[in-house]
Amino acid sequence: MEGKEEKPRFKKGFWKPDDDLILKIYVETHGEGNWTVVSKKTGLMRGAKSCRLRWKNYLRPNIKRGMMSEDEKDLIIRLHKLLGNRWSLIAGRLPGRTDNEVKNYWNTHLNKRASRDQITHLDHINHRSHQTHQNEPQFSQHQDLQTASIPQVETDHSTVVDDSWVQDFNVTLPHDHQNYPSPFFFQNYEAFMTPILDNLVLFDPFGTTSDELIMRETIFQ
DNA sequence: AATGGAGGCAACCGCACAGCG
DNA sequence: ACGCTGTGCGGTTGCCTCCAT
Repeated sequence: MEGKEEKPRFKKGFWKPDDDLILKIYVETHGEGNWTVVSKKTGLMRGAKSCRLRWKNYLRPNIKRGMMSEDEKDLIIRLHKLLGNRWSLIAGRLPGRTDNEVKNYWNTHLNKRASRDQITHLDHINHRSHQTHQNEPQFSQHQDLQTASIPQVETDHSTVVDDSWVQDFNVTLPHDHQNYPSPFFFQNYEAFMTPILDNLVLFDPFGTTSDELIMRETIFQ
């Protein structure tokens, strides 16, 4: 094509130590952001996204690498129960860990472990719910929040939500909460749940009971 | 020693969204 | 209102290593 500027061909694949050094020095000198400029000025022949990712996941200061501690593993499992595949949120609660690292770790290590536990626990839940909630839609902790089928707002408010996921997080619901309309009867489910989840994420892993208050106030007011 | 499969992980891809002109 | 650019995010790919045969 005449007069059309040819797009630069970027390198792909693994980063070499030299490339890392160049990027590191550049970002430390000029600061983060504007990755298109970084890509051009460094002469690395890497795309802006590639530079950003490399910095964010590998070169940034305070990146913690290596084995996950038992505490971290436990936290990831608990947060994943709450948040689903929201890796950036989960990683945000793990100092020094990146979303990519958490995601990889989940997919390779914890996913299997969690699904193994899930099978055992689901048997228990299925048994119980069969006895008590026949023909009712279920929202268990074992469904990802993202993929769980959320009941739409309809005139029928008689649906009872399986609150077992809440019980697992030491959150006490009001004794008569079964009489309340389901907390999940919201069109904008995400917007409604996010602040609640955030509070749970903040407090629950550290064993406080603040979440109890928050849940009550937020949902049942 | 050769090889093939599985697991782990870094990096890429595609999409969504926000900010700006 | 619209298009462009930059950034963030989750899903996926593909390379490398290890281990069993």
